[in-house]
Amino acid sequence: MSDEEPPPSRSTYRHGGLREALLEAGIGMAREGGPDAVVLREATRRAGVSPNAAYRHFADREALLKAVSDSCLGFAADRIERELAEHPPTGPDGTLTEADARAMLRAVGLGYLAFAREEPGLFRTAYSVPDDLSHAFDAAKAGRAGRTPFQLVGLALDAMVETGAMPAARRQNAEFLAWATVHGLGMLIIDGPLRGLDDRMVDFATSRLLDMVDRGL
Amino acid sequence: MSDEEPPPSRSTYRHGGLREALLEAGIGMAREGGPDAVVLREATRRAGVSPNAAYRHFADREALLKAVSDSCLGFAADRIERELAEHPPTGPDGTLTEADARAMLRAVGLGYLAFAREEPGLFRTAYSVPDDLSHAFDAAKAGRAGRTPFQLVGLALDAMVETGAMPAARRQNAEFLAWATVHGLGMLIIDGPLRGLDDRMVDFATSRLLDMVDRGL
DNA sequence: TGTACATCAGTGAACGCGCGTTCACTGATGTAC
DNA sequence: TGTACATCAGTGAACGCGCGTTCACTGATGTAC
Repeated sequence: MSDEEPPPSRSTYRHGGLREALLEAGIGMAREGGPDAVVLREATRRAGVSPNAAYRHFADREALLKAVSDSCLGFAADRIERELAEHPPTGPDGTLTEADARAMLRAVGLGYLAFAREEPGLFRTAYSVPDDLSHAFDAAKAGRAGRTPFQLVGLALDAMVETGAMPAARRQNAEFLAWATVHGLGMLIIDGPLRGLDDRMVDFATSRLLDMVDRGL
Repeated sequence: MSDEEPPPSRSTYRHGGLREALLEAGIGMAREGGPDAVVLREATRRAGVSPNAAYRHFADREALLKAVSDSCLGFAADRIERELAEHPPTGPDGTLTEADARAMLRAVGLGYLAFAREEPGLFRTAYSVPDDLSHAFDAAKAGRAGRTPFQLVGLALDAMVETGAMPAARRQNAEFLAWATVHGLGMLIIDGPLRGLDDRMVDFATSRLLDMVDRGL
């Protein structure tokens, strides 16, 4: 409720960064309550602006939600990158070993699931707006490093093939399999029947799930 | 829109089966538009009854949605049972072979994903009400054969262990892994970035995913 | 078998709510001359 | 450098909407005597 501050008392008539402020507010609401909590009027309230001002920057509520949703994918990418950064290549001259590739794929899964657990509202919002693969590489969905979650899975899988950790014949569309697996666990944990599980159990299930992917991919 | 019939013109003052009629109406709305489409007033309209009559049978809108959601899990169970029925035991005296066990597990996954594809609205509704494992066996969530989806995965996994298709050491909580995997693909296909995929591609991804589970579990 | 009565599933009208969105407007800003 | 003016980001007020829910009620049904 600390967001319920009095209107930020702009000194200027023009807000200056209203689009960003509304997006920021939308992200805050998504964080607190998922996609349904993203309310256009509330966003303008938080930005200290009249309700209709939003329409200068977003066509309608759906457009705001879409922008928030894309941002959420970017945050997921950031979380994955953080996990990846802990596993730099260990081969000679900074090349990748087979173990590195496996560690990368595992890091992608761990990062994705960490994001789901740490930011369930944002995670749910990321997938609340129907979308398709043709936008899987949109810059709006990328993290600070400029890569989308989908790209990151792909990179890890490429490394698996390059280092011989995975037969090349299985590479095609393997993103779907790896992605579906961790996505499913994420959903079951934050919203579904696996909600009640304590952290230890979730860690255990995560580890076992990533073992399964490693073995089965 | 064929549901928009004129009020069914009850002959009796008492409806007789209003609870069932409201549930049925709720399921219809869920089928058409997922959980958000389950609207209490609309349910009473479809049942040909005044809006507040619903409160004789459900505490509030949430209670209706919960009942609908449970029914959806029952439908999922039915779809899985249908798939399972096509793979009866082939061993001597109706015993299970290792191949049977693998076929069972595969059938569970296929049935689950078939349900997601055939009834996306019901599938989404099944997981729209936060729940936890302690209710995974509730009779309300069971199909006509009296078994819930969670129980069916468990049975298949038990068969895997009994026939030696899977090491017993990996049995514990293996439901989570198998479930998460197909659940994730289901979500990505109906709502997520895999929406655009044509049927052939989805079949292919499904098959590859089940291979992965079979190999990796 | 007939009657009195309690039960409780349904009615009809109304409510407050917050939402998304539209309207006609205002006035600060940056640009052209 | 000064002035006129177009632009367009913001204002203020209002709308219709359908929702969930509550109120005091009615009247068919089943049961006790």
